[in-house]
Amino acid sequence: MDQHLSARLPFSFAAVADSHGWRQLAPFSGDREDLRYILRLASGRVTELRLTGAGAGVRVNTEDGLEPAETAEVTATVAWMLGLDQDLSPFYEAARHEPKLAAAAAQAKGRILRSATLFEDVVKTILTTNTAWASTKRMVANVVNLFGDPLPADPARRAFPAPAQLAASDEATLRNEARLGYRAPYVLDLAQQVAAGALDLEALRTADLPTPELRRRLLALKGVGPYAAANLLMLLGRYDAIPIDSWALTVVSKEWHGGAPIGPAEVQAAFARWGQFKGLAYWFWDYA
DNA sequence: GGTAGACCTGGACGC
DNA sequence: GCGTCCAGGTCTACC
Repeated sequence: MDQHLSARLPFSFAAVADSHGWRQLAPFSGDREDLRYILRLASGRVTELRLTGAGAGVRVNTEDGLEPAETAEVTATVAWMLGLDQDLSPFYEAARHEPKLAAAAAQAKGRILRSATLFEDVVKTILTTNTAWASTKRMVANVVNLFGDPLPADPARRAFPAPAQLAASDEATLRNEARLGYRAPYVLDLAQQVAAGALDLEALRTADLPTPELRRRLLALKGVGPYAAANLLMLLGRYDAIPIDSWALTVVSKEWHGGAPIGPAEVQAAFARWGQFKGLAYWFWDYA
């Protein structure tokens, strides 16, 4: 199957693919020009999406023979992952007048690559906390390889596990085989709540909730603190949050405080004038 | 409400 | 090769 999906302009496929490190995490593969993702459809079929930029949108290639409902699911999933319908024109208009953001605006940077589900993004975000990026990549790969369904055409490659697949595991396996360490009970608890229907994470993707309430719900998840909640709000398109980690403190200090020790308040203050887009301003700022 | 210490892994470093 | 130290956010207990 081959189809073209249009995006709200301005749009750059490479800019979305490169927006952060997500494309380095399984089941993503490929590069900024030719992005691959192994998707488990609601039908249970596992298929590989091949995504490439195509003018004002994206070309989506999958195996032939998908049912109409499966094709519709692929279309909706890709639109979500790439944020095709997001309107960032107010941000671009403001950024055009800020030298440190002009390049981002000119290159249509602003959309942030998402996984197929919020569940997957919450798990991945938990696995970014309190660890080095190399460890995050290893933990995510372990989770996919241990619990995900294989791609029939290449069984060594797998989809991200569904909540029920992770929920059927146990803390010892997640801790000792997936090497999640103390994060194991957080991921297991999340998967069990979603699998049991006690937590409808995916509903938060379209929930018409004020950002503070959405943040409160994310913070209620075990393993999700201020940094993780802000990162997830960004992924949900709520750009009035700044995910403040040690890197943020470092770059903001170098940019405005001469490298002196600072705290989260200084990071917030540095981008306060960007209001509903301060997360994007922080993310795409051209740091010295 | 604020703070200290524990949590866990893997890489860097010294011996 | 082995042991130690450290970085990286969140949770819990305590004040």
